[in-house]
Amino acid sequence: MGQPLPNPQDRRVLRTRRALREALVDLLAERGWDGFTVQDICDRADVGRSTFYLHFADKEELVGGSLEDLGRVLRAHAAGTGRPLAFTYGLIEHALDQRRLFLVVVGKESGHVVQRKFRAMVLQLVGEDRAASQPAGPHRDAVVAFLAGALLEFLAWALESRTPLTAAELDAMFHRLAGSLLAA
Amino acid sequence: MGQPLPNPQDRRVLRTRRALREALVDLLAERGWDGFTVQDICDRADVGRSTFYLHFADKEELVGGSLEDLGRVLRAHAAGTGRPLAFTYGLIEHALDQRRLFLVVVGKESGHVVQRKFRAMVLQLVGEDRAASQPAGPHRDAVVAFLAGALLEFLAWALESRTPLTAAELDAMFHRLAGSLLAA
DNA sequence: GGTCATCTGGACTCCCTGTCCGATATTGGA
DNA sequence: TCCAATATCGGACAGGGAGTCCAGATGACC
Repeated sequence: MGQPLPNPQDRRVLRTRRALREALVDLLAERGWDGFTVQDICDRADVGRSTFYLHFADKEELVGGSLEDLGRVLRAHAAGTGRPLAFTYGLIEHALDQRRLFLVVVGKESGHVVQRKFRAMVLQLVGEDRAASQPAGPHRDAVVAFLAGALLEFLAWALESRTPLTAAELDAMFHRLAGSLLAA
Repeated sequence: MGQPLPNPQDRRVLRTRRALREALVDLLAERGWDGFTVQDICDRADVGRSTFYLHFADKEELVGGSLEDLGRVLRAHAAGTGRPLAFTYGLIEHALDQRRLFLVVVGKESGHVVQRKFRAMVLQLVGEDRAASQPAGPHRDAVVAFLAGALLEFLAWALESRTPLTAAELDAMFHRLAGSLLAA
């Protein structure tokens, strides 16, 4: 950890880090975050396990760079279009492209047990509600997902911001935001 | 595992299970899912570790019941109001009540590294977009959370349903759903 | 070609998991 | 009340992954 990090110019270092990154992404897509060990990464990357710890403290630290890259790409691609949420197109395209990988990140199986179960419950509750007001079909499923996700993140915002609003006010606010989707 | 489960009528069994459940919820709120071990649960519950495995296979299996209870409560409370997404009020109220616990489940720190970073990135991107179109303030933050959550779950739906829609069609669909929020 | 940094692989400690056992304590029924 | 059944206890065990360390081989860079 506190040791002098390897020189990021050296070919060996570049080679090692790239191999590890690639192995990580592969294993992530194949087995999910909990499905592999540091040893597995090293085996696939053909890198000694002690070498791994020369560069990264954990599996976690290894993930870092890739997502930041993606963010930059999306921003660049969407720049200057003037369209609201222009980045979504690139994101969706990329996700469809790397389906397995993205399923690990946003899919039903992603996250810890508690999150998974809670999320499933909210999806279920929203689903039951929409089932009463909309005809079945992919469109309804999309709306359910949209609303459930919005609710989960809205909740997270409320808790994290320590908003002084009451439950009733927050609830009204959420319903106002959901607006037109609830009428149909 | 495959052994005959303890009789769920026996006082000792009830006492043990309740103690374990309570300890789990406490530790969850205090330290998050990864912050404690089976041993920690047993210590707090004053239960032998071998006894734990007499009842549950993992930490995971222990979480089960509580969320199902919550779901039932929310459904019952919302029944018959005829209001769309009526359950949200109870949910929000409960979340504000048990803030620490719910932060573990939906908060920024929740989930695995990959989810956390990806989620943060999407929130960031949506935030940058809204910053250009809406005045700062809690309302904008709420809208950002709402849209980011909706996008994440919409993405999950698209990937999991294996929809035949193209990226362009999905993107258009998302923008249509987001509708009025993008105009303001 | 020499020097220096990196990689290697093996060994080691630490901690958590999940299983099993014999001894003890508590239960619910006779 | 007493007994047989059944839970609990706590300690021991094997298995495995994490993270650290070192001495020696290898390869980079000048």
